[in-house]
Amino acid sequence: MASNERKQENPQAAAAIDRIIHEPARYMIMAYLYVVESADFIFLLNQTGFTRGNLSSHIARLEESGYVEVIKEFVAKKPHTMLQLTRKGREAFEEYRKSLQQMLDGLPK
Amino acid sequence: MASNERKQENPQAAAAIDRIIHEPARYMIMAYLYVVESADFIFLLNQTGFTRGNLSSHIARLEESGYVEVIKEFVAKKPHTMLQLTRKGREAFEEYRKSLQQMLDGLPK
DNA sequence: GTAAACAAGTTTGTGATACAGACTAAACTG
DNA sequence: CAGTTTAGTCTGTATCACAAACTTGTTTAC
Repeated sequence: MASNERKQENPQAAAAIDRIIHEPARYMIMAYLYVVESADFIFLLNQTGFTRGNLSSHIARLEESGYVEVIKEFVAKKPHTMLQLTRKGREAFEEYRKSLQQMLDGLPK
Repeated sequence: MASNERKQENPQAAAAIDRIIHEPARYMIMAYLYVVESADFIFLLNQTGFTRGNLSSHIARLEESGYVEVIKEFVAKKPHTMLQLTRKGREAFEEYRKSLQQMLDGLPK
């Protein structure tokens, strides 16, 4: 254990966190998609209580990150947006939860 | 359980989170203070690897929130800043950890 | 058939925030 | 006393979360 092995103590776990998922709004979205497997814009809107604009931009961010796939189609002549986690998104979500758990386990009591 | 008890499902746990502590940098600071009981600026600087400016502003935020007490004194003629969690800060930290744990427990598997 | 109302999102504007780099003030060094 | 070090603070900037305004198309009212 060389002397330059400094600062690898516990609270450091917090530094390794996926900031995309760390935002509670996005965590909520991903958590729904994680269990539901696929959901539409309106469903998420109702469940989360976000404004449309806010929801829209979080979805855009998740899409850019490659965490969700956005499928747009027309249903009964209206636009309809379906969301689902990508494989990458699912893995990132699991990884994030693992990190958090480690962070929590890091402290005694 | 009235029918208007809607949307109290699990991912909602993410909405109730203390944003002050949710920032990983501040979580790290509070985690150190939680175990160490009291630490100085330089110690935190070394442990966290933050820049002075960044550390300074997070400390300011924690102080405003009433989560840490900042004690400035002169040691060997040099300014010396000691930090310690307030009771409120300690409770908020425990509360935050509890919320996170609930959030994690919220999902199956 | 045109106008008002509605539906489903997207774009834009704003205020807050995280971070780093420049700055400051005091003390020590040669 | 000029320069350097120490210990922080202040300032500038890029990013972000959020809401309000806007867009595109459909349905309803007259």
